[in-house]
Amino acid sequence: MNAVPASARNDRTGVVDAAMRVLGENGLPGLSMRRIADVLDVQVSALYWHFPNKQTLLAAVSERIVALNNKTPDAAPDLAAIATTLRERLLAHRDGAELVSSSLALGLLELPSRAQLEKAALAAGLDATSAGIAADTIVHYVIGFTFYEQQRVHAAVVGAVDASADLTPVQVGDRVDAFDAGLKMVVAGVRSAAGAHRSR
Amino acid sequence: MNAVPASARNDRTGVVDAAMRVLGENGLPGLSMRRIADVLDVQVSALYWHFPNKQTLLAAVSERIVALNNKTPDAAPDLAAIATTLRERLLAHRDGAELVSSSLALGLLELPSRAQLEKAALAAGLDATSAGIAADTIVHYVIGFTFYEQQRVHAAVVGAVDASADLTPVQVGDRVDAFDAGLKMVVAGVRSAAGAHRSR
DNA sequence: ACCTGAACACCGTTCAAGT
DNA sequence: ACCTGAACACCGTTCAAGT
Repeated sequence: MNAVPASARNDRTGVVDAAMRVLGENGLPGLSMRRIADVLDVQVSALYWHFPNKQTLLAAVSERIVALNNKTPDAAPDLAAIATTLRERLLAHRDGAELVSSSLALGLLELPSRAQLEKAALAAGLDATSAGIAADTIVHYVIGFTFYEQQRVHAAVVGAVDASADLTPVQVGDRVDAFDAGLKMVVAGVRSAAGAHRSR
Repeated sequence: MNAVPASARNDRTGVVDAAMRVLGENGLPGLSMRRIADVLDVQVSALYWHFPNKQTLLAAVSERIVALNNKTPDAAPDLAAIATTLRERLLAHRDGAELVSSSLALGLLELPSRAQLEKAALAAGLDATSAGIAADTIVHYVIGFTFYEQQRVHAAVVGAVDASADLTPVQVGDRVDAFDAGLKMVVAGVRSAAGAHRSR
């Protein structure tokens, strides 16, 4: 939690850097404007020069979490692969799913994966309307599953302290299996919508 | 916001009543322990005799939201009908989906609809493991879609004040259509899992 | 362009003490 | 059994003023 030299002044990127660090160390409940300011060795009010409010700052953090580091410029990306990649991005950051879920719901975040999913659905033979719905459906599944999972893991850790619950409540492999099995169902359902009428 | 007579003392039911009222009037962001105490004409600390903390109180509120008022004791409840009923319960209360989503993730809430879905999935021919996964998948879809929808509606109302955005951004009918279309995909996918191997 | 300092109006939670 | 009163350690946001 030691601060960075106050020599140079900050920009939006630096503020988001600090926020990501606070998120990693304290989780979403501990991600306060004051703690971000502390990391930057700056007054809280200084943050409001860079962002109009906390939600906007969190949206910038979310954007970084879901950003596509396009090493492979999508070589035949099927629906399941896109969904799995999104899930991995969310799992890579503490409380990532909750953060992204709220930014998304507030309309402050565009999900690159959603556009990919829509494109893949079109390629699979869905009409335009259905492709959009299919993309949203898969996104809801991935975020919902991962949010639930990330919270449960945290709850299990906390709960294991005061109640001596079973120490290995869920094995990682089991969770991956459950995610894949559910995803398989959703993707099968999306595929079954191919070749429908193109009614408005 | 006028208070109730302090003559009789309160019980958990009364506290949840007050919380539901605050939720309806102020939404989840305005649902504070202090406001609940105000409605009951009581000090904040009094609430902690009834509930150990805020999350537990919110779980009790969530429980009431998703409670099944079993008028029809489930006459042939198919997957889509159960999902639609859950969605309607969530929509019936301000920020209902967000509230239930968080109580669920924290492991403080058992969803009656989930048990119904699991049973219906078994009846549809899924094995035990797949039926559980199918139930979770549908729950994630319903909560994810409804959460997003409830937040967007609120954001649209707020946004329409300062920005003169299109006043009817989404018609209710369109949203119902989108929910049903996505649900149809998910249910079709679940059905396609019937008759799978019964591996461990 | 970027930050300080101070204030405002809130939070959840604890705890001794009352009846 | 149920509540008061007071405190503790926090919050997000605003705003005049500095450099």
